[in-house]
Amino acid sequence: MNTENIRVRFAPSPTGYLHVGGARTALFNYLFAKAAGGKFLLRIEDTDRTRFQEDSLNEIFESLKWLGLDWDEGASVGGDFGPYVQSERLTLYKEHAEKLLADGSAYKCFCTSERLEQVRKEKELRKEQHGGYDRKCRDLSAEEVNENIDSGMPYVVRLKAPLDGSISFEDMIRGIIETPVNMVDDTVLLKTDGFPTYHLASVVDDHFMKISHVMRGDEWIASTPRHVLLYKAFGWEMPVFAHLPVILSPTGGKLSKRKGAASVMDYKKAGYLPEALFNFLTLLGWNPGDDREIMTVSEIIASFSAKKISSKPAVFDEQKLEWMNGQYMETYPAEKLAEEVIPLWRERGLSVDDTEYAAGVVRLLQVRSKRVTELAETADYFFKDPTGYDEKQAGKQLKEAVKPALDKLTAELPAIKWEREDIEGTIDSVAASLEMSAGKIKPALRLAVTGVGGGPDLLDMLLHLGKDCSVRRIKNASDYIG
RNA sequence: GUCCCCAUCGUCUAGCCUGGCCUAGGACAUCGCCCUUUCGAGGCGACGACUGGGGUUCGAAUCCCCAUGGGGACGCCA
Repeated sequence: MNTENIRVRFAPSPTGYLHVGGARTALFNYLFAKAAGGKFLLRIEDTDRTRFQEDSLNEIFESLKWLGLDWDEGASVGGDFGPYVQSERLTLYKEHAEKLLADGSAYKCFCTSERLEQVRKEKELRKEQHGGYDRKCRDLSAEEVNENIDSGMPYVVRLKAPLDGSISFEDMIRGIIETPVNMVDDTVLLKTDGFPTYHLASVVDDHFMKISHVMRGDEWIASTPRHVLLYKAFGWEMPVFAHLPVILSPTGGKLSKRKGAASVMDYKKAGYLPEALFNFLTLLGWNPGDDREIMTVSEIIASFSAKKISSKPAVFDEQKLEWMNGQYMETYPAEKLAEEVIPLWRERGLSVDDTEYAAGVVRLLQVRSKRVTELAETADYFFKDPTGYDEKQAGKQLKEAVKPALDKLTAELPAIKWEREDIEGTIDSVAASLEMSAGKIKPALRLAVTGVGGGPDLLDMLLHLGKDCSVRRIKNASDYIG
């Protein structure tokens, strides 16, 4: 296969948000295209008017872009094979349904939804819930068909599936999959409202958009025989199919909204970095063939191979995502992180007006923060004096014994140069003069300055907070003791 | 119910195609120790898996069959 002609697509339907399972499918398509020097397209499958949601499209675009999955061709960016929105291609589907009708590969069916429902119920009662439609209209005579049409009966177009034998296709990651034909019913191709079903629309579009590889979720495996039938009926060359394993929730079953944050944007809101989610999702069902885990996009692309895609479903382990995000937090450019955090700080009511100071805060906290939101929530003391002290820590550290030290520091610190060595030297000399160890004073200083027990290096904090602020807080702590 | 897919530590996985190098490797989580003025940070270490049963073979995590378990499909949804 000429790699120039590798073309893959992600084809979501605008029925809601983009969840991580869908994002992973998009991601693998993206990686496959980039690794092969091919094209990644985005097609919108909006053929179900009842489930359409207006703002869904924006959410999907936004999610993909946030993750860095930019498409070369498709909805909102255009290309030579558009339109890329199925509701704008209705006549094409209709023409092709007509074609199948004309050569006997499909037929018109006048059964009502009510009758279909009835048939399903009866089958269920008899415990033979398979095979689908009972093919009542399959052998209607031309007269009957005309009569029905003349009397204005609505109809659907159904595929005339073979009655015996089996259908097989080769899946890129699973090998040959063979399905007995009795599992393939006479699927609806064109609905009464003139819209195509997924089966017709995706086959027609994949053909005309010159899609070389169809990579999609493995819930489509069972439908693929129908698609094979359609390709044969049209006389078209089939794309290569690759069915990706689903992502499971830690509690078992498909990952869903109900089982925790499942949409891409939810993860953004929870404070995850796009690079980390990207990296994490990549490793859900794929590996580079060695022990690398933290990898840049270009490293991933360089070592991406569809052969390494696993065929078994993976559980979405949020703890590992969090760890990975922490790895990205550590090395993320502070200025860039600050852009994310400053709005969150402001939301908490902190006044942040010096972006350079803010970036400095980020530098001090990013190493020990796993999520952007965590960083946002643990930085209050950099912007306002502590309003209280952690009770447990205060009981231990802010005792009578350290008060003299705090007082002495309050007195001596204002006179020194606010540099690391000078501060540390002052602390040491104060400690020595009181016959205490510096190790006794430092935890108290930390508490005085931040109000809490943990955090960045004490000296780093004092330096960043500045002299006036530090001294003021130390005095406050001394007053607190009594 | 019928059909399809899948099966290595709790989780993500390497190894499986091309049997021996596997007393099964890495990562997350957990636990312990160390470092540190503190810490959800860092360092070191421990715990921990080939679903079961048959076969093939000198030899099976690796190949075959069955069972079991999990997932999916069975819509005028995608």
